[in-house]
This record gives sequence, structure tokens and C-alpha cells, in this order.
Amino acid sequence: MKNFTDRQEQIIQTSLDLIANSGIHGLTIKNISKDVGISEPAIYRHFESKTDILLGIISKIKENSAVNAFITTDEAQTTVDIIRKAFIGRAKRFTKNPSIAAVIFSESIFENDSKLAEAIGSIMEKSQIKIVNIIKKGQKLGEITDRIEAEQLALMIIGAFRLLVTKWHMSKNSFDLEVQTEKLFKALERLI
Amino acid sequence: MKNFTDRQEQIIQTSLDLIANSGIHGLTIKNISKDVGISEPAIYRHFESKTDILLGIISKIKENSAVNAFITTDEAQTTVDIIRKAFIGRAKRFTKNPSIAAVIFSESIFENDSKLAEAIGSIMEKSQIKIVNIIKKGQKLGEITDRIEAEQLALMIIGAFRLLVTKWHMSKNSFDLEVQTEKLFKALERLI
DNA sequence: TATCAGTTAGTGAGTATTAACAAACATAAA
DNA sequence: TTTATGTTTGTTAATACTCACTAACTGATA
Repeated sequence: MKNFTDRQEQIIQTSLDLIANSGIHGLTIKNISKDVGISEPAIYRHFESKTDILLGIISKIKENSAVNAFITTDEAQTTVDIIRKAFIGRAKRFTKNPSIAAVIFSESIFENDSKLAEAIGSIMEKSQIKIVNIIKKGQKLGEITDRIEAEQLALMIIGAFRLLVTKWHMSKNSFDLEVQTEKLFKALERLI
Repeated sequence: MKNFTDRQEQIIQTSLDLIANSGIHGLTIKNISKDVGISEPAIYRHFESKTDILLGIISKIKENSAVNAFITTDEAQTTVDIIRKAFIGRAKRFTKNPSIAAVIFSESIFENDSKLAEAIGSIMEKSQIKIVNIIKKGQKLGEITDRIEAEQLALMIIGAFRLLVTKWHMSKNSFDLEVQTEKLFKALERLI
């Protein structure tokens, strides 16, 4: 992971908040500088360009979508536990920083710059492959039903969670995301 | 539904294509006029403002997310059939007009204008309520499992379909959306 | 004394939108 | 049938504004 200065971290977080509150259209150097409390050119003392700031945002997103963090070496937990914990962990982090939730599932925000679009696409794909592999392992161990393919099940789990987060953001975080995520997985476990 | 003139329909479709190909950032009066083949001010002979064009796009989206179209009076079909048909019908329409698929699940595109954001939010909510009600009916009839709540099941179905469509768009329509939608529902039916 | 982090003032390019005008056509009166 | 008038749909030129970014300068600090 990149090491950002305090000011850089501040600019990235301010940018995330701006996107969350008014969309990518609201992310201008002027708005960032106003919220940070310095002049527009001062922003360029910390980032070479606006694209560089967006790359900083993507780096933050990368941290927040890491599935690895929840794959412990604890042999006692089932594959279903691992998946549940991974998603609840993400729900917790989104609750702490709702702006990240607003940005992370809006790939279209980065559609403009193909370099950024690819970066986001690859993060998304990697985390999905990991989920599929955990499900496959669970099916082999007999912990998860093999009535349906791992890819289809992953589509349902990831899709449902994404939609839940989207609804949470659109409702201005009006419900407890962690509680609803837990509810979703309890329901899911009854099916698989 | 609103009645648009030929020119208005052309402007709306051109706008959808522009968004699909280069994101909301690519939707400028200049680009629209260039693709339509008239001057920029001529656009304003057909729409009062750019926001008005976006409202036209939303009206098109409304047509394409109608669930009703697939609730026939055929008493023979099960609730599961109804749901499957509704989604496959949408997959078919997306295949015919991929630009709509690119725009329809990118609520963030309209985040800028609160009027537009509300319009999109309400379309989304309405269609979800309909799905939930069909599931509830299916559970009452014993056609769908009542091991899990209708709301949770709807979250999974809609979420999975949305993610599938998003992937289809991000892969530049590299797979057959209709076939994959059928596959998704066959898998789903094995669970419920 | 050099570097860092800030400033003010400006750049050119791009934005939606408007003003003023023109050609084509429809309708209806002379 | 001709003439007059109004509407529709287009044009070119210009508006006021916002955008990312740069030049030149300044004060503090290591």
C-alpha cells in the first residue's frame, strides 16, 4: 500500500466525501480546496493532477475491498463463516466511512478515464474470484450445497450485498447496514 | 407514457448511446448535436434544457423496467414462471438496446440533480415492491420456499440480475445476457 | 540558504444556454 | 391563384461561467 502524507489523506477523504454527497460531478479542485481549507493551486503541491487524486481514491478502495483480511488460519470456522465474516467486516468498514460505500460500487464514476476503469474492474474481479474459490472449497467439504454452481451462488451473494449497500447509500444511511447484512446472511444460510 | 417526436426520440437514443460509450461525462450538448447531425442550439428547439433530455432518458428507462408487462392472466403459470419471464424479458430488451442496460443500473449518473435522483429511486423501489409481492404470493401458494423472507429473496434475485447486467456491460456485451439470465434462474429455482 | 507549502492572478479550453436571423412550409384571406 | 402571416426547425455568433492547471511570488522552517 502507498504511504500518503497527512495532507494527502485529507485530500483523498475530502474527495470521497464530495463524490458521496454530490456525485463525481461534484469532485472539482475548487470544491476540494474549499473543503480542505487551502487554495486551489495548493492542491497541486500534494498531487500532480486530478487523475492522481482519483488514483489515491482507488488505492483507498483497494484497502477496503480486501477479502484476505478475513481469511484467518482458524481451522474451526466453516467456509460459510469465512464468507459471512468477510461481508460483515466490509459492512463495518462502510459504516465507519460511508463515503467509501458510495463510491466503491459505482464503477461508472471512473468510466471516463480508461486507466481508472481498468483498475476498478480488476479489483472487482479479483475479489469475486476469491469468493468463488471459497464457495468451491465449501462445496468440496460438504458445507455448502452443490445443487448450484459456485459462480451462480457468488453472483447471488455479491449481487445481494451490492444492492443492499446501494440502497443504504440511496436512503442516506437510514438503516443499520451491519444488522441488515447479518440478516441477509442468516437467510442465505437457510438456502445453501 | 410521454409522446416524443421523432427528433426527440433520436436525441434521447443518441444520449443513451453517449452515456453507454463514454459515461455521463460524455453527454454534452455538443456531442449530442454532432451525433444527431444538427447544431447545438437546434437541440434547444426540441428540449428546453439538458435536464429535460435527462428526464426523457428516465422516461425511456421507466418503459424498460416495467414488470407489469410480464404478468399475464395465464393462470397456468406459476409465480416462479412469472418472475423468470419478467427478468428474461428485461434481458431481451437490454440485448436489443444495450445502452439502456448501461444506464439503468448506474443510479449515480443522476445523483447530480436531486429531481432526477428521486425519479430513478422511485422507479427502482416500485419494481422491487412488485417482485416482493409476487414472491409473497408464491410463498402463500407453496410454490416458493418460506424458509426465508420475501424481502431477502428479492434482494438476492434483483441483486444477482443487476450484477449480471453490470458485468455484461463492463465486458462490452461479450456474452449472451439472455442465456446467462436463464442459467441464473435455473440455479435459483434449485434453491427455492 | 534551500525547501516546503502556501498565496494571487491568470491561462486556454470547454460548458450550457441565448440572441438574432433565415429558409421551408402551412393556413387562410384577398 | 396569389399574397400575407405565422410556425417550425434550423443556422452563426456570442454570452457568462466553470474547469484543470500554471507562473510568479512569499513566508516559515530545517
